[in-house]
Amino acid sequence: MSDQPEAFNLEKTYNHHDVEERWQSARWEEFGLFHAESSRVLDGGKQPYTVLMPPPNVTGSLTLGHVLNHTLQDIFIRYSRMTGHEALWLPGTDHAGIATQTVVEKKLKKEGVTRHDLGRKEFLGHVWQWREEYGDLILRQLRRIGISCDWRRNLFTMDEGASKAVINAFITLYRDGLIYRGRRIINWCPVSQTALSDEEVIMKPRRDKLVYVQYALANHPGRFITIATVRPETILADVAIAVNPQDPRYQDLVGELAIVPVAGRYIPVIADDYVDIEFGTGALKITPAHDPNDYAVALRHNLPILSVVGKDGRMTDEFGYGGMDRFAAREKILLDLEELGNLVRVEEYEHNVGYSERADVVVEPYLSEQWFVKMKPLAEDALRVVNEGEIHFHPPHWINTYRHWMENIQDWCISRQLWWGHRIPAWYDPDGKVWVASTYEEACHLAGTDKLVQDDDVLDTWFSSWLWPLTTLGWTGEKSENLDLAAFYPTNTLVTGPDIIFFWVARMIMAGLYFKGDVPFRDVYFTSIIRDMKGRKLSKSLGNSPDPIKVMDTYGTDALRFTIIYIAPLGQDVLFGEEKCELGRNFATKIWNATRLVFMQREKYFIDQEEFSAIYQQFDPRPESLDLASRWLLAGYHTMLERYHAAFSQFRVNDIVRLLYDFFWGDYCDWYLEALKVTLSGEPSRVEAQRVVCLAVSVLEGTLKALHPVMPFITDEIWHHILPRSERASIALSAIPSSDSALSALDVRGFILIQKLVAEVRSLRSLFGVAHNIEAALLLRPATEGDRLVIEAHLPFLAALGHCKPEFIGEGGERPRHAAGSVVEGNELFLLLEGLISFEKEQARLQKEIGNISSYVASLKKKLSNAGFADHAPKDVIEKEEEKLREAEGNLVKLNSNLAILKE
RNA sequence: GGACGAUUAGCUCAGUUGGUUAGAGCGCUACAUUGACACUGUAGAGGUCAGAAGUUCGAAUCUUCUAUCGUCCA
Repeated sequence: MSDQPEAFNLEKTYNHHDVEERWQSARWEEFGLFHAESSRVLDGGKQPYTVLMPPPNVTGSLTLGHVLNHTLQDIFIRYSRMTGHEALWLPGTDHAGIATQTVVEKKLKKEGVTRHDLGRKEFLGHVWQWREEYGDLILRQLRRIGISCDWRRNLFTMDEGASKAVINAFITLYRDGLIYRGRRIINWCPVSQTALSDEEVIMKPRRDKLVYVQYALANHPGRFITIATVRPETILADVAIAVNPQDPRYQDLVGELAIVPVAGRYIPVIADDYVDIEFGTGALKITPAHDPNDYAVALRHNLPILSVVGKDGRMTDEFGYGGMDRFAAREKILLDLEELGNLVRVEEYEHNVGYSERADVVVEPYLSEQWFVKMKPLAEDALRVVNEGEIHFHPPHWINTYRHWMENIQDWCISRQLWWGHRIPAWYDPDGKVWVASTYEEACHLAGTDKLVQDDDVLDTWFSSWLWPLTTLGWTGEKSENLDLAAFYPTNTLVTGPDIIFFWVARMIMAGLYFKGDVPFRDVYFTSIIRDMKGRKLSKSLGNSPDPIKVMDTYGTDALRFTIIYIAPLGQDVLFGEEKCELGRNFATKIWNATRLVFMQREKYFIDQEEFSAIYQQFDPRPESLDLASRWLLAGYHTMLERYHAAFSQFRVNDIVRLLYDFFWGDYCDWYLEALKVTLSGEPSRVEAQRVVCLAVSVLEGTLKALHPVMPFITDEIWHHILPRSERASIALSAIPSSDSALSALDVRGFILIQKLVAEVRSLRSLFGVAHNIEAALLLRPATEGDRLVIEAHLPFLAALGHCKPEFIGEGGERPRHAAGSVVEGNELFLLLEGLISFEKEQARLQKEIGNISSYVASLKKKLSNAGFADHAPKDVIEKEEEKLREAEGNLVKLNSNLAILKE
């Protein structure tokens, strides 16, 4: 990197390491570029724009999913900052109860210590210490992406303010009757040894054995009733056999007693509508402690509840299985049943089984006392605001999923048998009565005794996450209010994965409405899921998960950001391969090199930076003062800007990068810079030359600004080379140009004709294999006087880009015989190829071309002569088709006469 | 089983209210290395838009059905 950042031109080659090192987040942060202030909203009248970072797990490290998600957020926040908003991006991390506790327990295990050896307090000391050491890794890695958060506001879900908010939220809900403690069958993870919510259970298909077992009937020796089960080990806890009251097969058996195999207990045969006549034998064993549906049946029929599986997934029965793992017991009881003669048959059976999301083991339905949030009352409003469009989803089809969940919502089990997390603010007095309060002292006061014991459990991590839109803005409790909340709540755009729509998005909407009386955000942008090139999910175990840091080292951060947005369409999975980043890297290089060309011209026509600055800052690109190529560029630039801003307003992020890429590479580099070279080599006046250079720089600068939200590093670097700027200045605080419809609508058809002529000449040259060192003569016969003027003005351009010597055919001139001829919008052109041209080849080519156009003409004629078309099609469409036909027919006539001359 | 989404060139994808002889990037082929760029330029090959039926003057685009894949919920 040069010692002088204000050098008049750039280094010869682009080095992303240097540039990204120079403009890293740390520097932007040091200058406080991304700080947002409530005063500028409340007193300064600026529009706020707030983005909530989905707090990454403190145990996490950077994945491509994070890169995509945070790049999107950064794009939204930088765009809004550069379009006049007070942009606030709130960062933070999540304490991730189970994951973090597991990580620390594993670490301790290597030292031969369990958390129980240490005790709760000392163990939590270790967790905090771990967090201090490693908990910010993910944030440091995120900074590497260049994200523009207000880091002063960084929040951890276990911080004091956030914790206070969690406790107060719990108390409020409890006092409003929306939190209760209840004995229920919940999902139990035998590995983590904690309750889980329904959402943390993943249903996976599994092949099991469907076991048919016959139970002897106590009062009918020799008669049996046969049930089918996939969990024969729970037979030991059976309390009834249920049949459907409509089932004729079993009507006479209702009220009889059956004998539980192995256990030898007598249980009743009962009738209940819940039983599916079609499934198995139509008779169902009822095991209330191990199945939520059976539990409901037991309550209805006043049956006892027996349990034979413990917290660790091992049997607790007294029939010889005690201490065995539930799956081992399942195998053993099969043998025992067979020996006892109770086993009827065994079928292969594929069904869905719930697995713990974290530990990936089969969850155990477990009867226990847990805390729940009553969800139905909260769901009503949360459903309404989405139905009524107060919150928009992008893409909108996620509404269906959201709606379905809200309409079938179940109460949320929020207690976790862990140590790491927010401890439930509930105390029990000696009578077992519960007292909910924010502190022990307050609980004692309420209870009238100090003999209180606090609930051992902590809250589900998501119970703090659902308050995130509030806690990040300093909310701590029911009535708390502050300037940040007043200025920045509701937030604007939430970017997150659809996999946490229930865990997080839905619950945040509930909490926002309940605690603050308003939605937490206006728009939710659901990101793509990143997969490998074979369409498989990225996972560490598959080894198909590229390390983003390595990718950034190899290709550059800007390249990765650009590429991942370019290939990630809204609402669809994206197949990522590291080498795709070549796209972004090549684009960055192209920008760099194009800038160098422009700066070289600048050095040529301006004495120094000072002269350039003075003139450039006064430069006004009025179209009437510019040549056709420049007007064409301006029109294309403003068309791009129009679409660019429209794409932002519609969250079409994918379009944004495509627009910028196509404009910059296709229009600016491929055509305008080529035109610029031709113009400047034509010995223009100094003033003229300065004007075209200023235009080139001005469009470059505007494009860089528009690109900055996507590629922050290279754009800031080049921006500092356009004019001498303070090192504290940043393109990030400049304004993205708006589009001007007067400019996008400029008539630039003339330049498009020139482009087409160039393309045709190049094509003919290539077709006839004209060597590159040959400048063939080109004869032109314009279609109209207007076209003649345009072509005449651009003969040098045609010569340079077409690598030919163009001139007009004289009055009454004929088609030259040794030439390849073609027609472009009625303009005839002949490339003189004496000695090179094969008459046969040219004839064949013309014939083929005539064939193509003839069939095209025929199809247009057919369309236009169709009465239905004439009657129904709008006028402008008909006119367009007629124009196409006129042009095609004109070309056809000319091509035919060309062919005729060749044949003479 | 239910809901939603996808299916366009060898690969990855654009194609916004139906009016294109269907586009891009990568890959492929040919040519070109004396001034921005080989992380390049120029030209070219390559698709009956998953299949069927329908609506319409006109369908990649709308409707229905079928097939395959994916996601979520049972």
